[in-house]
Amino acid sequence: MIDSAVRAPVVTKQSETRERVLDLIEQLAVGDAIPSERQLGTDLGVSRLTVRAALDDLVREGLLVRRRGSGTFVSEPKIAQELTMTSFTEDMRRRGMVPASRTLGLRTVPAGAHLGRLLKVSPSEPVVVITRLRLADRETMAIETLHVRESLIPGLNAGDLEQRSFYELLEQRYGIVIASGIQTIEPTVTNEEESSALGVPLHSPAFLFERTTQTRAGEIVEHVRSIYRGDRYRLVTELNRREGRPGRRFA
Amino acid sequence: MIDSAVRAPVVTKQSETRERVLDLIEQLAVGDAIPSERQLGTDLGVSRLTVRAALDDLVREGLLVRRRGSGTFVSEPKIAQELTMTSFTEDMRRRGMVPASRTLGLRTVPAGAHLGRLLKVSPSEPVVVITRLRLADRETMAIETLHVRESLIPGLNAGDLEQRSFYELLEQRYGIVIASGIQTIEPTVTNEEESSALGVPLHSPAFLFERTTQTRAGEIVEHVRSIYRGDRYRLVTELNRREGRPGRRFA
DNA sequence: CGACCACGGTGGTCAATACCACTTTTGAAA
DNA sequence: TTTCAAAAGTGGTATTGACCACCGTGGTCG
Repeated sequence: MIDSAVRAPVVTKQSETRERVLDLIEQLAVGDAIPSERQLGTDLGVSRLTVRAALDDLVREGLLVRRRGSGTFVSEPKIAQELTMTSFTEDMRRRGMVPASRTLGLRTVPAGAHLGRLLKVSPSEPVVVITRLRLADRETMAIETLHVRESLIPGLNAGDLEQRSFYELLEQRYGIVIASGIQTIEPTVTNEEESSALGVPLHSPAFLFERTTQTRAGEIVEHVRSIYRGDRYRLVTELNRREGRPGRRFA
Repeated sequence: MIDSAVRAPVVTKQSETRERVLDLIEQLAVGDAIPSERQLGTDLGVSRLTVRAALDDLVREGLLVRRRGSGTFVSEPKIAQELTMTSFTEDMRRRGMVPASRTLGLRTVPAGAHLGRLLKVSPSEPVVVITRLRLADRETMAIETLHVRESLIPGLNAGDLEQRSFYELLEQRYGIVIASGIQTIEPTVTNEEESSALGVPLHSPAFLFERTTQTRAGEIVEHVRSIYRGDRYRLVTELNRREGRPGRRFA
């Protein structure tokens, strides 16, 4: 069989269209209209449905708003950033702050029962525990405790973490790509250790984030426990009433 | 011109399809496959595109997962409920609990500087302040303090709030439809009043939700301040790494 | 001059069709 | 019986064509 150039379309027309529209948006001001769907289709040489699919994405992400009968417009920068951030670094940047990190400790211990269950490894499995102080604009923001199976990151040392993002490190040095995760958020108060590290009074209100992430294949990569200062960190979400469906049936 | 039944399609084929599939899902167990897109199209008498659009919705909401080349399957009940809930009642139901409400107080006071700013009214404007205890499965869950301009809800009394949802009341009696809102979440600890009302120890960790909602026209409707018990209420979010676009450009 | 209405353009929905990449199944060959 | 390659079925993408509801506007009529 001839290897006839039937390569996988790494870039689909849809994603291509998306990129083009993104470029377009960057040149426009908030409130400006983008070309009509039909026009875009003609300009970019794709069908209207493809354009719509691409725009659907951007609308869902809040970059555009559609007004039926009127047009599609560049929207107000979304106030509520998606809660599904990827990393501390990115999160802080989005909040307009300069992120930094200081590694407080790095040691290897057996997973133990609790952590073993979270990471889905045997309790005796060696696990690297990394404690980092997270800074934003040179002020303490959070304490983060990472737990990673040692066999995933052989040879990692504290210096590696100072500059690069941990996720970048995982990807570039170890070829581990985080695909998804689940995170729980609870209110808590700081204990003595956390208070002194963060420089806040004992029993200050704080967020407790617990995150477990995994690769696309479903392998658990890390478990992270973070304490965020309640006086500096705040979650903002936008609420949008779903129209229609005034209440789903439950059995 | 003849009034040829050109009525507005209040239910689109897509939403119709969505409902049918929801019915279908209810009869299946987690992990079961639903009929193929082509099959569904034939069965329901709609095109595959319509089926896909309906399934897109359900996949996005986490009820279904697609496996290319294999089929579409009923997914694990979504662990991460959307953070953008609309009301306490709905939120609790989604968590599988029975919501209830007890009105603790209802009085009218001048808005004052702070509240006036939040509601965008004059500081002397009369504002109704409603305090409610929110229950889930007959246990205290939260304290909620509503602030609404009195002129919006003339004649409202405490009894009105016991059965119906406040939002339903707004819609049905006053014709006010909430369209969007913005909410901030902070960690805090309960004060004496909150502790005794909720039945938790003084200075227990809690979530502080502050929500301001508005109509589609942008008119501020209400400002709500809620204290949620940290030991009973927890936020869970799902993190999904966006593939591609390894970082959007910022100007 | 003002009010009204028809028209063109826009997004919203839908159909029918086609091809691709991937997974599962199947059946023939070893 | 085992192995493995082809076939069948699935979701993923894309095109073309069509009609609808809605919005803004410009022209017309009073």
